[in-house]
Amino acid sequence: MAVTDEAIEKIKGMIVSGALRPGDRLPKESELAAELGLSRNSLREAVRALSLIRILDVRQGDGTYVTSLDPQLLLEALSFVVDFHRDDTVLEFLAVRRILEPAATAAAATRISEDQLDALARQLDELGDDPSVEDLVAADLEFHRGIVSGSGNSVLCSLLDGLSGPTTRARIWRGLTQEDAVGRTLREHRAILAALRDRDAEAARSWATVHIASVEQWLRSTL
Amino acid sequence: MAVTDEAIEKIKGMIVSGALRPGDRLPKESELAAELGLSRNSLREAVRALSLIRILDVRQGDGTYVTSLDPQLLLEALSFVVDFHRDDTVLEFLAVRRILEPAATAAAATRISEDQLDALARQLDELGDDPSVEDLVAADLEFHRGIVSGSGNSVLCSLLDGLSGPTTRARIWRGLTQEDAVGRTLREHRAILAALRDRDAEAARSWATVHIASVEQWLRSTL
DNA sequence: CACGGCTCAGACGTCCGATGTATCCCGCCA
DNA sequence: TGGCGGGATACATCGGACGTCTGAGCCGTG
Repeated sequence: MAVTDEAIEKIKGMIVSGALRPGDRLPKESELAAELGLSRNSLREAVRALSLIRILDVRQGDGTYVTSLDPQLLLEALSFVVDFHRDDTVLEFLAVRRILEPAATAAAATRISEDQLDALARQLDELGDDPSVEDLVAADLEFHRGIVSGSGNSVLCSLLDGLSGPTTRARIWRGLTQEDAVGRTLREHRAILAALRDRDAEAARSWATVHIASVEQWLRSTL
Repeated sequence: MAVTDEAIEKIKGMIVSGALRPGDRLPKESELAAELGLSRNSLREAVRALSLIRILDVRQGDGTYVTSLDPQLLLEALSFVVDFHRDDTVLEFLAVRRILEPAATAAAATRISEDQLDALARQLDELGDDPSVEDLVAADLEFHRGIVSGSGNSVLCSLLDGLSGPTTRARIWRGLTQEDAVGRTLREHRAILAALRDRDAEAARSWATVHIASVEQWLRSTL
């Protein structure tokens, strides 16, 4: 195994074992390199790789730190990976989302707070009845993010966030300027919100399913 | 933005735009470095980072290639990330698995082939009635992997594979400490298999839920 | 002609040392 | 007391040199 890969494993080991805790500062590059028995250049490759997936946070002029390791942070890397997938696998990603999102919405029905519901309602009102496609897409992302965060599961939240990534969503919506897609989306959002207000998990789940299925159906007919 | 990060973005761009296709070979490091306007050292950091998440495949003495970009391959990086999470988030991962696995099992009920079912049955038979805990856990992973792959969704399959990692340790503890966990697991596996044979999606879904919920319940009472 | 070992050019792996640049922190001065 | 330099520190980047591995073609042998 290459020394760089060894270094990656060793740093990972230090974190997993607890020798390095979230927020901790690593020894400076030259020291750590000596400690792990490799050159600074090779060590930097290891650090750079770990920083791409948000394990480490390097700050020029300051030092290198272990990130918070929050699920949210770490799963951000997922969206980077998702970006590489072409249209032929978008349907599979959407299928996964179709499983997760209704479940998350149902969970939110019993756990989301009134404040969060108010915030969602306010957001929908501010959007108006005839928003631009760009605004709608942004609002759509925000709306679902808000609901899923109400499920209280940060892993689920980050996962869905990654799956619904900007690329996928943008690509889908770009062509979806079709007939009444905007109005339909808005109505479905309001229906989901109403179900959450009623604390009706099954209704919320169903509306979420309908919401995603309509996108899926459209996408399937288009590809 | 640092030159290395620029390089990462540029390489990513070349792949996403289709200028580089899966399996393609990149220009040699010195050439690519010159092309992107940075030093070979810095370029190597970018390449190393992309290779950690399985976007690129570097072969010493040969060259650097774009991987197949299969969802399975790319989501392998997920398990690397998941490894960093401590026990306090295991429950959240398990909750996500509890959503996905029953859905995947239900989907498999209608799509899995007879050959795949035979393979699963054979695997269960080979395990015997009183396996070691390690064997059981390995077989458990394999069993679920086999079923999920029967769902026909490779993204779902890889995702569950990644998520199952952290709960593996939990399963080992359980097997070691809980009375009859081995027998119970075996019985549940056979029940799931029977439901799949019957092409009974709802029964399969329910058994999968029961199967995971029992682990979750035990884990919750222990932590 | 087919096969296998050998040689060699090419490409990645690793290291060194030097210089640039951003941050932090402390002491100086008003 | 508070704002302002100016090191000291640590990461950023570079260029070059040398080691190591791989793939492919050459060449002798059966």
